Parts: sequence; structure tokens; C-alpha cells
Amino acid sequence: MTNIREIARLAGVSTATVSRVINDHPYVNAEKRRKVLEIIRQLDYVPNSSATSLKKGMTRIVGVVSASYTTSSTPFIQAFNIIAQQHGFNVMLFLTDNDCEKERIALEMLRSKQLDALVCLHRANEWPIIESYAKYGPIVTWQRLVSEHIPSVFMDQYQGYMLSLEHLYARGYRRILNVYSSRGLNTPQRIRAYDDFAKKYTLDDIGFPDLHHMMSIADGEHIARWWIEQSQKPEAIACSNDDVAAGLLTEFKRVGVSIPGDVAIIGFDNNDLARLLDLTTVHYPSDKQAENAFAILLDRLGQKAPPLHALEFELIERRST
Amino acid sequence: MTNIREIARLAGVSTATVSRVINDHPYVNAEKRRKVLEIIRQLDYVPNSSATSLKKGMTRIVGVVSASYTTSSTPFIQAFNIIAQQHGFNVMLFLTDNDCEKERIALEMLRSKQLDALVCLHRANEWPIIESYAKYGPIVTWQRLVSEHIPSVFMDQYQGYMLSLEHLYARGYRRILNVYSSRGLNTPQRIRAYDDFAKKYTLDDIGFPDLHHMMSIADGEHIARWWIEQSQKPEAIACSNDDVAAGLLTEFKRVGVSIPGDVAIIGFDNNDLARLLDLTTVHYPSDKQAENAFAILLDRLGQKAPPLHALEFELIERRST
DNA sequence: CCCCTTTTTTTAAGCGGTTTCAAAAAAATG
DNA sequence: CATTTTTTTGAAACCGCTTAAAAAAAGGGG
Repeated sequence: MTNIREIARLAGVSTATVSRVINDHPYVNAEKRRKVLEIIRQLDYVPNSSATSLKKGMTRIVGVVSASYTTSSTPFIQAFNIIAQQHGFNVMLFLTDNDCEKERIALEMLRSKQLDALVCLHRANEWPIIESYAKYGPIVTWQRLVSEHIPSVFMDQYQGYMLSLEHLYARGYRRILNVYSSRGLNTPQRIRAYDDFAKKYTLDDIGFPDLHHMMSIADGEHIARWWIEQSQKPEAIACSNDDVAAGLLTEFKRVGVSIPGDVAIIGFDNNDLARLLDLTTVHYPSDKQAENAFAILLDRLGQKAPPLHALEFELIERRST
Repeated sequence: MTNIREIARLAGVSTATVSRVINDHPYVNAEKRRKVLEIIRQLDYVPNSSATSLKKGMTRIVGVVSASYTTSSTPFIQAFNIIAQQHGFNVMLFLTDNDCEKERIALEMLRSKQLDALVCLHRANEWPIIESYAKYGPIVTWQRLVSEHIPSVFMDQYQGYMLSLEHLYARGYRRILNVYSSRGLNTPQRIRAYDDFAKKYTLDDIGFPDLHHMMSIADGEHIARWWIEQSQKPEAIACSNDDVAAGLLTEFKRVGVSIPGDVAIIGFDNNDLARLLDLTTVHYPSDKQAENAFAILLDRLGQKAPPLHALEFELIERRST
């Protein structure tokens, strides 16, 4: 086995010097440094990461716990990967399918120091269980959680949804259909936003059904077909996310319904699809949330962390409203 | 820090004894074992995994490299997780989005012994690059690869697709539409299968278009709408996978086309959707492939491995043909 | 009771790195 | 040239665990 001792022997120096070269420490003679690097290259040597982790007390691996790899979680995970990479951390992804056991694996790896920290996009176990692991290493969540041990990069969607509704109002739409998803705590906030909105402008309750659990393109297509059959049609549809909006838009175009002439559509998230289809939407800064999550973890690990971003929703006006 | 020395001290034994208790070795006095376990429980102690890995020369983590988390890769990944778990291995998932750099991370972790082994469902880097990492630890692939260093659990889909076609023929269908995906090397084999099939039964070339890159439910829906517009309609549609078949089926039902009365549909994979929708399909044993992949890795790691499954396609007759 | 075998326990040597500390060498200063 | 400061190096102590080997204790037969 080729280890640091072997390199030291061949380069005619001590292991300390080799270690210094590897870790880019100062105070190494230029010639010796060259020689050591040469031997390392020749022998195709890499330090054993278990040994490094043991000695340094860190693995430089951060776990990301997500129920699955969906349109909504992907941007967060991608951004998290990038920022972690930039700081020399690797990311270990745990797709739990909402299975407590699978989630537990990640938590246990934090406990046994295989992971330095954890970010939970979703969770399967009860909060107290997750909190009980916070003593083993920093944990950050994406969902709302009031806990002194576990910080969160959660954003209250009330404000974001209100942005969406106000935009529709400003454009002159009054008969608005709300399309909700079922993502944990977001829906209640959106409902509250609509109630406040309706009260503010004294809008009558038109009796449109509240659509729930709408999350996919296919759901959007269904709603489009439903819309066509109605005699009392909504003038605008405020969607739970861009996928639903995309499904609506493409299905409407397919059957010749004009957007925004016949009906306006507004999405939520501002994902690739929304950009592609020219959908008006509300930008949900999940990339900034991911960077904040990482910064918080880094800080709790006692490392110098970049400053936190301010998290704000932003209305992206395009051609669908 | 609570380490094994601390436990040993409190239990009044040596670290060797504690280690034996932890690893369930024989030759430990029952009373001392009890005492040690008691202290471990009290202090909420877990062995440091870096130390264990360093000493044992294994991390018991296996990497799974996949482009993303899709309907086709999920069953494999799930099955792989389960079998790995059963053998005391953890799985580290790498979703590469076909990015060479991201894939490289996994390979480098194998090199630095952070991973014991790797299974590649997809790959972004060229084969020679991947092969060059085989010397650092066992690698198995899901795709075809002829290499002495990298074994594969690849299955030639010629036979599976032929099964599908023969079934349609036996049911009396002659005007068959082929729907292909673009998954690497599978499509050529399927085309070859259809050519041989057409030759065997001297079927005329009817001039249906060859549909390529069809992989999703939405693709299936498109094809259904295309079918409706044709004057010369296919009697049966042989799909690249169950998702496409599902899209076809549901879209057809929506507009009142009778299945299999007006047109027969056969899928491929036998996933949850196919079961749910009562689709005739060809079972693609990706769970068995995953178990084989793990067995091969285990064997190459010098551990006792379970025997390999024979891999066979199987026609699953349901109500869509 | 002695000798031999079997069971139990401890000591100590690693696994492969990093880092402290002290010493040696080189450079700067007066 | 002696003294001080700075740069460069290596020896050795760890990080936390496992395990081979040695030692101690217990059991068994004659």
C-alpha cells in the first residue's frame, strides 16, 4: 500500500514535510516540494480519507435529506452541491421516499461522525426525534421549524402568494382560481393570503372549487380541461407551482385557448420550465436558501461562513398574464 | 469526547474488551459485557466511523452513480439500497445530471477510499476514464460494457422486446407501431428485434414512422393524439417503457378509445404504474440486476456474496392487449 | 496437586494521516 | 563575528479503533 510514509521515504524527507506539501503549508523548501509532488504523481498517491478525517475530526461530507428528486427540490440540491463544492465539502444525498428508516440512516451517520452536518429538505420522523440528533452536529431544515437547536431557511409563502395575487389584480383580473399543492405548511399560508386579498378588495366568493394536491404538469392539464367545460370561467389561475402552470399553458395552447387573452396564468417558483414557456411567475429563491443553509452549517461548524442572503420573493412578469 | 477509552475506564476493563463487546466477539464474560453495554447506553456512545474505517480498511459505503432519479433507475436504486443495507453497507447516491465533474467526484471518492465500491447506472465520462478507476476498487455497471476490469449486469433487450412482439403476434395483431426510447444501447437491439420479427412472419413494412426518444407519460399522450388523427391506424403499440404506455392508455381512455378493442398497448419494465393500470408489459428484473450488482461488488471486496440470480425477461399478461 | 487445555483479559502495535515541539540551518542585524 | 530572527526540517505524539500476541484465570484429568 502506498501511504505517506512511502512517499516520504522515496522523496528522502519526513512524513511531516510530505503532509505540509499536501496541505499547502508554508515553510517548505521549493526544491523538496517539487520532489515530493513528483513522487506523489509518479505513485498516483492520494491521502486516505479515513485517516485524514480521523485526525482532523471532520469528514467534510454534508448530508442532504430529501424525500425524492423533484422539480421543487432539485434547484435547492443543485445549488447546495455547488456551494458545498466551492468550500471543499462533498454532499451525500439521501432520498428517503418519506421512509423513517431511510431518514434514520442519515441521522445515524451524523451521530457516528461520518457526516459533519445535515440539511433536511423534508422529513419523515417526528421533529423531536430529529431535534435529538442536533447535539451530534449541525442540522438545518428547509421547512418551518421553531427550535433553538435546528435553524431553518424556511420562507413564509404568504408574501410570495400575495405578490402573485396583487399582480393579477393590477392587471385587472378579478375572478381568480386558486390552485393549491399539498406541500406541508405552505398551503395554509396561501389560503390565508387569498382570504386577506379578497377582503382587501372586497371580492365576492365566486364559488370556484379550491383545488388541492395539484403539483404536476399532468395536474395542470387536467385543470385546463376542467376550465374548458365551465360556463362561469375564471379569468386568471394562480398556480401552486410552475409545473401546474406549464401543464395549463400547454394544454390550453393545444386546444386553441388564448393566453392571456382568454385566461391568465401565473406560476410559482420560477423554474426552467417557466423561463422556457414565458410564464409569469413568482421567483422563489431556493438557490439562495441553499446557500444560506450551507452558510449556517459552516458557521456552526466553526468555520468562516459567507454572509447570509436576504430572502425575498420577486414577481417575474412574462407573457402569461 | 466520549471514546472507547472512556467507556473502558468507566466499565473497569480494557479497550480491547469494549471493542469485543461492540463487535460481538466471543470470549467476553457475560457480566462484563452487560456492564460495558450499560455504560455505552448511559453515555450514548457510538464508535467513531472514521477510526473504524481506518483500522478495518473499509468504509462500508458503496456509491451509486445515476444521471437522475427517474422511473427507470428508481427500482434499481431502491433494490440496491435494500440489499446493501442487509449486508451492513450504506449507499451514497450521486445524481450526476450527466455532468462529468459530478461523476468524477464519486470516482475520486473511490480512489481516496471513502467508498468501498461503485455501481454506475449511467455514465458521463468516457469508458476508459471510468475503467482507469477500477484499480482503486470494484466498479459494476448497468450498461453494456466489455471490459475485463468492470463487470456489468446489463441485459440485452433484444430478447425482451421479442417477447413483447411475439405476444402481440400471438394475439393476432399484425400492424404494430414501435415506440423507441433513446436509452443508450437498447434501441438498436429493439430495432434489430423488430426487423427479425418482421422477417420471420414476413410482415410488410406498413410505413408507420419510427418514434424515437419517447420516454415519458406526456410522450405517450402525444402518441395517442397522433394515433387518433391517422387514417391507417396501428392495431398495437409496442412501447419503450411503461410510462409511455401509461400515457397512451390514459389518453385513449379519456377520449373513449377502447383498449384493447380499438388498439392494443404493451409496455416495458413492469413498474408500479403498469400494475396499477393493468398494462400488459415485459418484466425487466432491475431489482435482480441490483442484487447481482451488489453480489458482484461484495465478491470483489473479498466477502462472502450471495449467488447470482439468473436474469430473464418475463411477459406479464394483463388487460391492455 | 500438577500439568494441560480452554476461556478471558490486557498490553501494545498498528491503520495513515496531522501537528506540536524542538532543533538545525539560513538569513538578518548590530 | 556574535547574536537574534526567520525559515526549514524531523521526531514523536496523537486521532479512536481493532487485533495479534502475551498473560492471567479457570477448568479438567490423572
